Amino acid sequence: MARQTDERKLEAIKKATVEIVVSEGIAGASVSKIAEKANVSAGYLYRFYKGKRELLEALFEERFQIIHDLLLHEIEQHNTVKGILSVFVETVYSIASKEPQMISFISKLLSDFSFDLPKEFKENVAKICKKVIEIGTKTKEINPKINDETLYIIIVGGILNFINIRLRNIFEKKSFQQEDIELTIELLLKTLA
Amino acid sequence: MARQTDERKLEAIKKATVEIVVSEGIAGASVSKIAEKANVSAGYLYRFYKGKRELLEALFEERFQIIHDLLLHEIEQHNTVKGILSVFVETVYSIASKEPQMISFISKLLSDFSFDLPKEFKENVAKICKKVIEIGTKTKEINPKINDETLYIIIVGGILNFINIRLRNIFEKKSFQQEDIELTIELLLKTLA
Amino acid sequence: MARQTDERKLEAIKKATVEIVVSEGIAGASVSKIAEKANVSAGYLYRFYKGKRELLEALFEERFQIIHDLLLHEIEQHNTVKGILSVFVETVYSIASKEPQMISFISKLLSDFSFDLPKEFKENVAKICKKVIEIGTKTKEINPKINDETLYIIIVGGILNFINIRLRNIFEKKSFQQEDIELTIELLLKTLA
Amino acid sequence: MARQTDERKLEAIKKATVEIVVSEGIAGASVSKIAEKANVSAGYLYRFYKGKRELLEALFEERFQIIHDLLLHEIEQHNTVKGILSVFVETVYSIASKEPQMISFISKLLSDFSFDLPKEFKENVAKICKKVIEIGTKTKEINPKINDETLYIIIVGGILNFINIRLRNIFEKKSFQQEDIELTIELLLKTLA
DNA sequence: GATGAATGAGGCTTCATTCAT
DNA sequence: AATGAATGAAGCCTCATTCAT
Repeated sequence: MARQTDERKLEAIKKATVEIVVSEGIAGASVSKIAEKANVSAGYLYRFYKGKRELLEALFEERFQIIHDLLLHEIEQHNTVKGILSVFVETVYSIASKEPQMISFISKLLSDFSFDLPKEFKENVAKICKKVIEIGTKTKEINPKINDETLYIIIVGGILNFINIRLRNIFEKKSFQQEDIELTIELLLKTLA
Repeated sequence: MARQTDERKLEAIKKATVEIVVSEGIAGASVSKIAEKANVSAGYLYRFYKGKRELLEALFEERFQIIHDLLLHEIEQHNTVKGILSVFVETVYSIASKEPQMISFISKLLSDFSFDLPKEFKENVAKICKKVIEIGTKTKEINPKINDETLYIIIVGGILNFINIRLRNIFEKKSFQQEDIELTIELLLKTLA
Repeated sequence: MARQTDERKLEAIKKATVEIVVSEGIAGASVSKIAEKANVSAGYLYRFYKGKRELLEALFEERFQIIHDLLLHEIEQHNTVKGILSVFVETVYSIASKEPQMISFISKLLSDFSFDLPKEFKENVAKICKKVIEIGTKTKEINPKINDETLYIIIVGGILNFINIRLRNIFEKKSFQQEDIELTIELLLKTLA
Repeated sequence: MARQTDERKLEAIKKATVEIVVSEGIAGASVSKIAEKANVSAGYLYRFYKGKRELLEALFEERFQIIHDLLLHEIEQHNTVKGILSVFVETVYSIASKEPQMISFISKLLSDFSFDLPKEFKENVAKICKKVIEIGTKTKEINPKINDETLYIIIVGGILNFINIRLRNIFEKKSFQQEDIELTIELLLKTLA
């Protein structure tokens, strides 16, 4: 009958949103800029989201969830913290290499207090942390002083922070190297020990 | 006399700006809200800054500089990394306790790519890092694999990140404790070792 | 067959339009709401009308015409103003009871100056009035001071006004009673006398 | 210090709003049209009203209140319904002559159900009606069959309706004459009797 | 024929900035 | 000097209308 919703259009909107937020900041990410970059009309976006805020929130949760799903997946595959972290860090770096904007996007929204995380999201995070602590306690890879909050800060926050500051170009630009990954894993493990 | 009044009003503007940015986000920080909180007129603000963007940029640099000055000061007073970090972390936590907004303000603006850091600022940062590495190499407190960029990430990024995530309320609220400080110092030293 | 389906759908569109205009106001009556309520697609509506405005105008004239046709019909059946008015008022009230929206719809659009009535419609109105005056003059039921305009105001305007104000809920809600009808007829006759 | 709010600007906005609503209908009264006609900037209007809806509602109540205040004033000055109505009708006609838009504006908004009258406004109306009925009962000018609602419909509704339909240009244009006033008073009194 | 995806003009509203006072 | 009235550009959003399917 009528034209089918082009799934690629929604993807284009999401991609454009991430790019604009990263390059222009949350305040600078206007609906019209996003629509223009996504090659759709300004009003089209409202088919999928009630408003700009909902777009950002939904996208933030969706993207952040990817990180958490990675962690959760590794937790089930490995029984050492080292094993979990190795694959996790590698994967996050690999995402950051392919889509450096994604990490930056997450960091920006995470810094912006006006986006309050939904409760179930917070509970999800707490669950992941507890599991890693459990494993780390068994294998003695994690210092008993480290609680779930600290663990979360060290792992997720640390990686986001690392990539984000790198992207901030305080130092000269260079792409992520294998040595970055190895160093990050080593440092994380050492910090947790 | 007139000068003193000006200074007092300028301080009020700065304070209000930090508070509004923290509570309402960068996008929510309007000139009129800031002016109202600072008890000055909206137009008065333009005596000191060309516009809202300049206000935020200048304030960000000024506040961030405080953190860097602290580090620089400690570097000159101590000749071990542990000594430097101990006083540094303590001081940052003490600032965060008295003015939790300040750290949050810095984090928010640091995340927002739309503010490009001035060159001299970047050079300043690099200088600090080189000095700490120098000391750490002498005292063998710092692993030779850690370069100046990594050091910066671990120290400044780590602390901001810690405080910021805490403020994000992913976990339950609680004020900063002496044990937080000690743990942070311990973890930082271990990470660098 | 196809024709019948078309007719049924057109009726559904008209019914939905009246209902939405009454419940949401002219400004709130969007094509998509109307189409949804009528169980047709938004685009389908354009098979019958050039646009939203034409739909409203055509529907208004059609519905208002019903009122006028009633009057015209009564004029031909009776030779006293009392006879005409009695059946007329009764019928309008009966319409208003079964479809309170219709009267309200007419009132709303009649109030809205942006719909200019077509010339032939105005002439039609004038013709009806002249006929009633003619009869009333013969039977001495109508005061000679009352011209055709005044008559129109008293009869049509009065009834619409009565029903409309009632629906406006300035006073407590109650459905139309037989006593309302009788009182209205009595008052109208007395006013004209 | 700063420029004083020009009270005339607010008046210009109100005047423009009435004019635009009358000439373009409620749906056609856009903020930009109003601002342009009032010779102020589009955003200026929001100094006085939270939004377009508030502007219309406030203006409607304010203008309608004038009508009610007139009635209330006459009630206190006279002790016959004829006395009250004579001055009342004269004044409303005089308003309608000077500002024909005002009556039309009130009628339009009164027809638009989406503007719900505030409770105190309704109570005010009820009070006025009760008083007139009281007087009319004493002087036997008002038929006992007429309750407060009917009275309201006849007096206020009747006058608004008369003027409004006249403005609708169903018949040829002509300004209001003294004979219109006298006829209206006569008809109203007869209707109530 | 009938749909509803997609558009984009135009509406509402905010707010950084200017400038008369 | 200091204000805050006033502007208008730009943002968000709605929705009448078109047209590929």
